[in-house]
Amino acid sequence: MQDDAKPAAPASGRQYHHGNLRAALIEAAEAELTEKGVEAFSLRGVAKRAGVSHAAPAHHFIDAGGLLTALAAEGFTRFLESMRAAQRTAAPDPVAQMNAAGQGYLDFAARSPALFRLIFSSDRPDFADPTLDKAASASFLHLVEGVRRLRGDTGAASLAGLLQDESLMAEVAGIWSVVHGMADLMNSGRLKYLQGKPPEFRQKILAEVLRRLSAP
Amino acid sequence: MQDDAKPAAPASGRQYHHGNLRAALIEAAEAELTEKGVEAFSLRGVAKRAGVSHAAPAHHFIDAGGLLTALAAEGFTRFLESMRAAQRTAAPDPVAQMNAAGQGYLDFAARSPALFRLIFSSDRPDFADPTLDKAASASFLHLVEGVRRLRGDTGAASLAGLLQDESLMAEVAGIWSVVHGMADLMNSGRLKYLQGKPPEFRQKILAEVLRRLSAP
DNA sequence: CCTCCTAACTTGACGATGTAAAGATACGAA
DNA sequence: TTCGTATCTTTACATCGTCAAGTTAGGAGG
Repeated sequence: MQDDAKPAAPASGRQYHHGNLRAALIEAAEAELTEKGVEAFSLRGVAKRAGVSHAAPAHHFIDAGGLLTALAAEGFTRFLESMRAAQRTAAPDPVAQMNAAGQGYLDFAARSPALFRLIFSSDRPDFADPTLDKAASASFLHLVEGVRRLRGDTGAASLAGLLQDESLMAEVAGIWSVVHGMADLMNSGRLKYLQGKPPEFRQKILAEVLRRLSAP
Repeated sequence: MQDDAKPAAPASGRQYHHGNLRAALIEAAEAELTEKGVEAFSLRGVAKRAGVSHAAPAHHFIDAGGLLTALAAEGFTRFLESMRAAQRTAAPDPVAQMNAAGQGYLDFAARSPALFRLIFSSDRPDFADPTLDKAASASFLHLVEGVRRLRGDTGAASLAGLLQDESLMAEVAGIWSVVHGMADLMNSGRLKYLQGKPPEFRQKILAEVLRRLSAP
C-alpha cells in the first residue's frame, strides 16, 4: 500500500488531502486552457481534471482569476525560457541573438497558443500580482537588454534609467511590436496567409524586418 | 401619439414588437462589450440594455456568438473607415498614405479597445460567416493595396494573384505585424511604456518603423 | 371589417458556472 | 492521545446561455 509516495491520485475513491493540489491545479488549468481556450475556461472543469471537488481550488487561489494569474506567471517564465533556448543555438553577435529571441517568441506562440493568449490578450490575470509582475517584467527586461546590445550600449544601468532613454525605448517598442504583431496575427488566425507556411517562411520575414529595423 | 415614428422605446411598460430590435441589440452589445469587456460579455445583459426579455435575442441571432459575429462585422467596417478617415487628411503619396493608415489603425484601437479585441483576439465571432468574412477581407485588401502602391506595383490584379506574390505578401505581413503589434500591446497594456505617452509619440515611432520597412 | 396566420417577443425551465458557507477529515504539534 | 487547524467536500444560491411553450400584434386574404 503506497506508503510514502504521496500519491497524486487516490487508490480508490477520493482522499481528503491531495498532497500537492496547488501545483496539480495549475497543471490541470493549462490542460483546460489548451483544450477550451481562454474564453471557455472553466474552474469546475479544472477541479474535475485534478480529481477534486469543484470548491477545492478556492483554498489555494482566491478565485478563478487567481488561478489564471498563477498560470500566467508560469506562462511568462516559459515564454522567456523559449527565447533563451532559441538564443543558445544562435551565433553570439547581437543581431543573430535578437533574431533568435524573435524566433523563440514565435515558437512559444505556435507551441502554446492558449498560454500566449492568456499572457498577452486576456484581462483575467491580475498583473498587480507581485509574482506575475515579476515574471512579466523579466521578459521585458530581457528584450530591453537585447536591444541595448544591438545598439552597442554598454555597461549596466538601472531600470528607471533605461525607461527614461527615449531613443532606446522607441527602438524597443518598434522591435517588440513587429515580433508580437506577427505572433498575435498568426495565433489568432487573422493573417491566414502566414498559417499555411512552414516555420522557415515566417523566420525569413522576421529576419528581414529585424534587419531593416536595426540598420543604422 | 407617436404615430409613424416607430418608437424604439415603449411609452409605458413594454411592448411586444420593438420595431428594430436587431439593430438595437447590436448597439446594446457594443455598450455591454465596452463596459464589461469581451471576456465578461453577457447576452442577458445585452437584452436588459435593449429593454427586452432575456430570450428575445434568440429570434435575431442564433446564439451569443451570432450576436458577437454581427458586432464584429460592424467593427471591421468601422476599423476600415478609421483608416480611410486618417488617409483623407494625409498627403496623397503612398508613403504618407500608408503612414496615415497605420495611424487610423492605432486610433481605432485606442478609441474602441473592446471592439478591437473582439475582432482581433477573440474566438467567439464566427469568421466563417459571410458578412463578417467580407468585412474582414475588405480591411485586408485595403492594406494589400496600400502596400502595392508603396512598391509601385501598378494595374489591377486578382486577389488570388496577389496572394501568390510571395514578395508582396512578405512585405504585407511585415508591415501589418508592426502596426498590429503596436496597437495590441498598447491595447492590452502590456507595453506600459507606450500608455502614458501622447498620441504624437506613438505616431513618431510608427512613422520611423514604416520608413525603415519601406526603404528600398 | 373580420379572421386568422405568423413573426416577434415573453415566460418558465434546465443544466452549467463561480463563489460563499458550513460540515467532514486528517495531519502534526503538544 | 488529544486537539487545533489546514485541507477538502457538500450544500446552496445567483447568474449565465439556451430550449420549449405560451402570448401578443401586425398584416394578408376573405
